[in-house]
Amino acid sequence: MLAAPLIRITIYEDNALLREALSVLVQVTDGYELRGAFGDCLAVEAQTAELQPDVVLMDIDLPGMSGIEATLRLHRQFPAVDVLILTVFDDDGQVFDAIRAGATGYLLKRTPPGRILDAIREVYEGGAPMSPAIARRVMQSLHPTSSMRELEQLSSRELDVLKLLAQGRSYKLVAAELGIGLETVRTYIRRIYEKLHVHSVTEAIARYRA
Amino acid sequence: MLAAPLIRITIYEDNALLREALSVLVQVTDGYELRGAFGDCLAVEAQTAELQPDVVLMDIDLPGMSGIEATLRLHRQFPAVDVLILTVFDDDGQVFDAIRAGATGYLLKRTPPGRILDAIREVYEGGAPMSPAIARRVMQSLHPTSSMRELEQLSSRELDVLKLLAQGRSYKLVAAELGIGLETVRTYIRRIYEKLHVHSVTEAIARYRA
DNA sequence: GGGCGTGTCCCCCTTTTATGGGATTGACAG
DNA sequence: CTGTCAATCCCATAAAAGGGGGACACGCCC
Repeated sequence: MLAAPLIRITIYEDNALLREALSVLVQVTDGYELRGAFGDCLAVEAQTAELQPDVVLMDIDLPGMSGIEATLRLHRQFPAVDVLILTVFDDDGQVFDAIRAGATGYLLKRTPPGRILDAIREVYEGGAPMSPAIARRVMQSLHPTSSMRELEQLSSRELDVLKLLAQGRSYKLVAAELGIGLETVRTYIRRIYEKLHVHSVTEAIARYRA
Repeated sequence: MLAAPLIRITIYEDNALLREALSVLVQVTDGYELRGAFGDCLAVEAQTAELQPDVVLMDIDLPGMSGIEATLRLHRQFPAVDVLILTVFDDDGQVFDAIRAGATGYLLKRTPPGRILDAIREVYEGGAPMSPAIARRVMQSLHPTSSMRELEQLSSRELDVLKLLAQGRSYKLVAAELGIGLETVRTYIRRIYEKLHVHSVTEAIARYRA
């Protein structure tokens, strides 16, 4: 940390006051360099190409183009640039949309300034800082849900079948791949439906991948 | 943070020196209470029932039963108890197995003592602390793969349909939920199949959730 | 203004699934 | 040794999904 490299930053935040506050924060702190701060992300690609930031601080609710859309474009065109979302939204939809769009970190706006600076450095150094509540959601999204427990009732052969179905195979293909008859596959599927209380392949798969 | 409640902790760590160090750390710090520290997790369920910890600090490589297995049991039987993994392993297998087993946080052993205490409190307060490298992996595991790119050819309405199908809905239900006719749903589905080069709902879903 | 994509709807026919009813074998538990 | 369960196969019928063909209106782009 002694010879911490300079981290180049751009900011996208439509609230002028907050944008100014963030800009000043970054400007007055050693180890950080503000390359630009904007009220919308309509020209995010050109600006990124020109300003060459290491880390982009991105709000979500921006006029014209959402920060999520901007993140998606950025992540496509400049995979080496890390996007750190800074927003008031903490609902699952926004959070996971942003992550899927390629965000590297996700902070809520109530994050104290010092923590924001830490997070920028953490992103730069290969981390993925998240506000605690966000981290918990992300973690939970990887936990198998209680409905997964029902899967434990399935026999190993039934699981084989379900697994292949979940990969998009038809009954015929499942039968071929497992080396059993089509009727046998049907039988397993009926038992799977009974055990999982569903009535179609798609429902069963939805349970399987819940 | 002024009137921070006491957090009750149990520790599972086979290295006696480290176990002692962690025990002392927790014991001498205000706001934390050590309820027990053990070299294996064979009796984790009984110990948890008796000692009533809020947070369990769990190593992975333990004699007799792995910390991941213990986490699984703990998470099943005491869903209110949070497990914080503290280990040297940072390979994907261990990390995701632990998370799927129900771990709430995942720290690498090189984490400084102060950060460990912070992490325990963060877990207790609803967060999910992870070492930066772990957070990045978790984040990346949620990023869509390149095969997802085909999905961008779909119109928004087509995506609506696919999304509902992926949740296990039948054509009828999709039509009902979107307030459109069954025939319209069929048309969308045919177009989806063309664009994704598939021939069944299950295949389309497999692509969708690749 | 003519194409192209999208959103909406319709008909007909074939294939696949869903659901009901069976059957046999072998393993394992009580 | 009797019951249960997993694993395998079979038949029949009804419902759903797949695949082909259209149709029409709207908006956008060149």
